[in-house]
Amino acid sequence: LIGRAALKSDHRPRTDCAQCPLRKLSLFRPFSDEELSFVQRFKVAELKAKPGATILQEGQDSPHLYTLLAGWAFRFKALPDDRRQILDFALPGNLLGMQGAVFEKIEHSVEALTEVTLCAFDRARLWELFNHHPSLAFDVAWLASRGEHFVDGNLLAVGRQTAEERVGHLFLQLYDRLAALGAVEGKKFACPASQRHIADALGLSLVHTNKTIQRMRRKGLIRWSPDSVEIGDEGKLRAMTGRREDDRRMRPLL
Amino acid sequence: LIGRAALKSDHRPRTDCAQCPLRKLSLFRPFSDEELSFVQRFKVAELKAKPGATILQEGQDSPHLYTLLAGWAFRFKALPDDRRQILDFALPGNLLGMQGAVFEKIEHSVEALTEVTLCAFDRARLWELFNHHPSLAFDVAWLASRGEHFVDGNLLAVGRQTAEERVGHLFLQLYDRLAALGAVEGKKFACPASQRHIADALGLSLVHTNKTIQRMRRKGLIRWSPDSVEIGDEGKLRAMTGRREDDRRMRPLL
DNA sequence: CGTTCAATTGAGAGCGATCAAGTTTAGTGG
DNA sequence: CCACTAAACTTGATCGCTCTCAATTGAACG
Repeated sequence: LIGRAALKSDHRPRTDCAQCPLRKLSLFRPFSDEELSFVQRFKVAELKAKPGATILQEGQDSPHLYTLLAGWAFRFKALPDDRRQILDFALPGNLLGMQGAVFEKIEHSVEALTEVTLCAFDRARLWELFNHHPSLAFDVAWLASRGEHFVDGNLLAVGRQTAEERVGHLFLQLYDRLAALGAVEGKKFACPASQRHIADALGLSLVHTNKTIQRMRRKGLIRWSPDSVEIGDEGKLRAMTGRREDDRRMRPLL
Repeated sequence: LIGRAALKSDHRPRTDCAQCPLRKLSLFRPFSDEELSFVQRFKVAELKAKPGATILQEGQDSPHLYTLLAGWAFRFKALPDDRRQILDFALPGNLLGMQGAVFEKIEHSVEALTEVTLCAFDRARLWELFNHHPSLAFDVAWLASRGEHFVDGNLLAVGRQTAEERVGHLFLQLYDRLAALGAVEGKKFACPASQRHIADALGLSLVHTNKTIQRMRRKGLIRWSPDSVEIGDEGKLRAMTGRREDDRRMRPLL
């Protein structure tokens, strides 16, 4: 609820979906005029949230579904004590709150990691989308499946890989996803996640995460600075983690 | 491929969807005649597979999507060495292969844990489903979201809970899911998963899984026999794992 | 300049892994 | 009905990766 207050609705003339800067990337499949016009009407607000703001809260019933337009966020589940597990990071183009739209409650929270821009869609009209826009309905299913795909990979890493492998896996995953968005220069990308976030994503303690990063840095596998990550030896990292490059086929953007 | 060979297509008069014994459970939402007739046409075969058979294989491109009609299966990812992580267990009513239907490759395998009966749907006609049967399209999205929901819970357990908590979480999850299907008597249910499977699902070694189960047995939290599990102290288990009871709302069955 | 938060480093403890035998159970064939 | 076998389950002993505890440093901020 505190977090909710931090969500600011922006009632200035909203970005026209047809002019959406994200949509212009060749990564996203072109939408027909009809699709665009529906998405435009489906969109009820454009929001901004500050780092740390709660976008969706576990156990609550959100009336909205969001597309992350800009910035980073993360999905997580918390335990009664202070343990928490980050389920995955959300980057521009990702859909948030699907579980809430289809069940009535969501069982995870979503928090902004940087300042984020969100497109809010009216959950009540999701039905209309399925009824009259099958291509968009398919896109929703596509995005939901992709979400599961990420969590699958994270579960493998957390359950069966060593600390170094986990760090390598996460950094490669972010590298691949950001590269698709054109947000990598050389092999370097801005990474707003702190070591606490990384630890919570990998199921490691903060201290051990730090020591692991230091060790990998000394080995030349990666370079690290508090606000960016650089892949030092991509081949060795991929071999070590078993992570293949993401495919770069076009994808939908709601 | 070996596993694929073990999939036996059954060309005897197939179960009529309207007569599907699973669908008769009050757990599943009633389908209209029109929905039933489409599902019936969407269904291209009814298969049986023996324990250990590979239903879907990581990296392959399966032409089918399956609903598990009877038996248990599990989704997993394997590493180059012999490590593997079970992502979740599939029980009757679960949809398998959605990721393969929407991308072209699936990034996880699915193996039969018991003898299973599967309804095979033609992936190519998923498009027709989305185009002409919005209510079913919504059901597909519903099932996909529920799949992610399970993996989320498993990731929390594996990443941030102790061995005892993980075992408790898994047994409670199975208990809840099986209870919804009417497959629990008292607090006891048949569990075809071996300790190796449980270990692979929880990210633990086989030895430690065994020792943890023994300890929980001595504490009266659970009872264990090689082919069934009984919840000994549900309250204490739920408190310890933070796992609330599943909701029992009606759900779709494809 | 205190304060605070992220990163870093050292030391020691412990949970869970690995190694190594056993034991029970189920299935098979004599 | 009884060896024989293989798979699953148990249990003990030891190792080590990762955790926790404890400080220190550095950067950002009011």
